[in-house]
Amino acid sequence: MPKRDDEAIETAFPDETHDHRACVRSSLAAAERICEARGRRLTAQRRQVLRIIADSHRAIGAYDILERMASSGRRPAPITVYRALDFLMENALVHRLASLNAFVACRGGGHEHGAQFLICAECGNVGELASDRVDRAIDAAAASASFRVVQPIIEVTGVCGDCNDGAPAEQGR
Amino acid sequence: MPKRDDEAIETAFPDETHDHRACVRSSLAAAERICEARGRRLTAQRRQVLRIIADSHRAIGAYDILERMASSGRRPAPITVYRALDFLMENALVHRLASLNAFVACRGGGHEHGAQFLICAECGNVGELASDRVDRAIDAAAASASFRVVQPIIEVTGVCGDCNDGAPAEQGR
DNA sequence: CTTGACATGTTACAACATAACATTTCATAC
DNA sequence: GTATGAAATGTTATGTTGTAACATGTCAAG
Repeated sequence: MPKRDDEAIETAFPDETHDHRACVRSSLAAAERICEARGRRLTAQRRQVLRIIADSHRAIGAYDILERMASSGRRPAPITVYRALDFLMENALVHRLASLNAFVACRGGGHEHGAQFLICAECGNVGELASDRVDRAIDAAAASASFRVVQPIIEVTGVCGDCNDGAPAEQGR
Repeated sequence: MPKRDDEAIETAFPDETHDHRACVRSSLAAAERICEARGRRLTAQRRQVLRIIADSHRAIGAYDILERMASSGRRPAPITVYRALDFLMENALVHRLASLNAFVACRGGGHEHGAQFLICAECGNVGELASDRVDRAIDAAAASASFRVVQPIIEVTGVCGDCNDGAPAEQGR
């Protein structure tokens, strides 16, 4: 019996039809839960930043977050946004995409493990995977070069299923 | 008979003992060859930028390249460096590491294919791999999310063999 | 020796990110 | 309730990375 590659994909690309309200709620709920568990404070400001990021499945830049905060109250300094982002990243509530200098909400429930990101060049939506097979392939490749992995960054640009189907190219949810 | 994973690793981590002079020469020679073949002009300025990048196996930032140019003649404007970098990247002579905002010389001979980068957090040296197994794992993961891959970015931070052996932590060659 | 494409120069600015220090907030111990 | 200390936020300034727009120079082909 052939050994099956256990593709442990926890989440994938956001689907056209998913209930996005629930999606945002669950991001915020997970944040509450994780901060509670770790004794960290999810302040109003941090929650606001997370909400803005989770509001779409696209990656959003720090200064765009800042603009959105400005339009619903007073305009914070850039450092304020970056501090909130640092906090959210420390607690694995958001991820930074190095190839875009931008941020997405974590869709994996605050796990520490690395993830792989699929970035649609058409609609801008970002999917998050956690493929064991990819992780193992990278570990093996690194090992063969006597390299000890600390943190792999995997960001795949391409075109998502919806956009491939002649579909949206509308900016994502 | 089990199908073997053919690890097609073309190059790996730069070795402590390798002949770096030859290494630089071969980068420049490859550049000459490729530009010749493609009818592109490897001007003095572009060659200088490539030489500066190939001078070490660490990633170097655009403004550091600029400083090195300044110290051997007059100081060009940033755009000049970025133009040279754009040219070199178009021709796969250098790679940009998104996680560092910095550039390394390509050690794979101007191939178009993607690559995986191993970035040592101790010595700063960068290794370049081309693992089919990694490529295939990513293709498979993407396919399972109905995602068509255009360009994967894989940048693995960690610790190289030399540094792991209680060795250098000297800044790399 | 012209001409046109490519390369470079010049100036200014946009976008992303952090340093350093002052002040406020909030849970806890008293 | 209030003192207290750690964590969070505010304020000001600056550092780092990257590009836009337009002018000028260079070089090979005709």
